[in-house]
Amino acid sequence: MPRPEPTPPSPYPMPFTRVETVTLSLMEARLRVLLVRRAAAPFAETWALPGGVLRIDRDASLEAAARRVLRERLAVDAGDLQQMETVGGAQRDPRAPWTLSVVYRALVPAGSLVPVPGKRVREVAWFDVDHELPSRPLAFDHGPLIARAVARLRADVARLELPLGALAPTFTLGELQAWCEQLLGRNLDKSSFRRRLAERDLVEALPGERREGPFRPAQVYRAREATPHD
Amino acid sequence: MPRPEPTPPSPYPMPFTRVETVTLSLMEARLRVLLVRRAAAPFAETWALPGGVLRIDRDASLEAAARRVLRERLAVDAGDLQQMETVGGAQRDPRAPWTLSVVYRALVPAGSLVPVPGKRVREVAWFDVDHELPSRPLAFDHGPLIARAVARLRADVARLELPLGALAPTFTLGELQAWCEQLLGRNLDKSSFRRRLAERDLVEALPGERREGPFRPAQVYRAREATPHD
DNA sequence: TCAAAAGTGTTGCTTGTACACCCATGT
DNA sequence: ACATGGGTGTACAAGCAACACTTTTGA
Repeated sequence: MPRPEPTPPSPYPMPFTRVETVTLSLMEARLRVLLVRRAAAPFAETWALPGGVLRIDRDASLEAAARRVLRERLAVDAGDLQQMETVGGAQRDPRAPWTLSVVYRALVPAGSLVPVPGKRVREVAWFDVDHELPSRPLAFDHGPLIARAVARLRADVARLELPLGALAPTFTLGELQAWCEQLLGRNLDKSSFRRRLAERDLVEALPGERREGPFRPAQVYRAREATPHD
Repeated sequence: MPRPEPTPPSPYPMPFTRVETVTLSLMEARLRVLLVRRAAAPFAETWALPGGVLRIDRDASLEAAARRVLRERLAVDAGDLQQMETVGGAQRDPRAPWTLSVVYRALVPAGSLVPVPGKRVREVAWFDVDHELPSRPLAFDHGPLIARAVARLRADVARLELPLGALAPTFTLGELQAWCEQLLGRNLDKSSFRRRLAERDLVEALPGERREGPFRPAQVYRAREATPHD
């Protein structure tokens, strides 16, 4: 009796369902977002977020769909992937009568990704979130989506809820602090920063040291996994 | 050339797309969630969140869809409505090969809603989130969805990001404090509470006063709209 | 005059910041 | 030795909680 495709549970048409990724990285001391220039209408030649159609035959979950989009279109494994919001409406995309987009924020380490144009993409580039984006028109409603993802990232870092997956697997505390300072756009106090890290058990020291120049080598740390509370 | 129904923009099947609402209210000093008892399979006779199918012909946006669901199924206007998260997967609902649910949190003032069973619903009732829910099996993956919505509400109130739409339009500070105390499950200090409210310009005094018993009447307040910053 | 709740001031703790100071290392 | 960044201790300020206190009302 059951058919290979189950009976649709409702007679109503379903929305065109997509996943968009706000891919951020800290490059050359600037927070940048990865955008693709569209090859075809609508919004041909306009910069847009990389995204893709949800494939219910291939994606086990929404997060898996976001990972697939990043892998297929950008050949990158997102270190930190977080769902931001979901938007939907009739006017969002002229290709469909109603379009729903689940928006994910992806953070990748600097240099982990060489942007290469793929299908339906003319060009791929990183844009300075603070200095290049505001003056640039973006496709669809992608401008506000980026703004909200950036604001949330900065709020997270200010609270020291650090998306540590976006860093190299090991790092020194100086590197971590510089990373936070560049994101927030202001300097942090070294002593306070380290005490707050210690209180929260966010990082743990590793045996090794690292030498960067003609001065004292730094302790190497890594992100601490789930807090064991032992 | 264009047909009434635009051409589907992709050949891929789209997910069964729904909106679920975690409707919370403070009743008899307890935080309660509104659940419906399902009349039909799957999960017949089991309690579930009220939800409905996204209707792209009638819903202008996802939030509008959530408002429609609340209006149609519960005859209530949500004072405060906030998107929580979106979940999706193949195993979530046996009726469809892949189901996506956008979850909203709705807060309604106590007594603003007389629960009446509707179509496909055998019964409607409020459940104490802390004492009744944990021992009760829920349909689908609705248990964790409620838990996350409740946790976020409590975190919001602890930070004094108050969903003031969930209260009566005017209130005294004593009522507001009692409301927060019942949500958080602990007592707050009156002086600190009022100073924090004042610093944030969350409320403003109205001309009237209110008498509740044989003692000093209280100043009446209302929620302050967008901060004018004048 | 008393009870009950409104409303306010004062003290002290907790948390984060600012700043100063040693430590280790290669040139 | 010294410049440079790693690492640590101490003093100060802001924000919040605990507590005490005064005020206003009807009974």
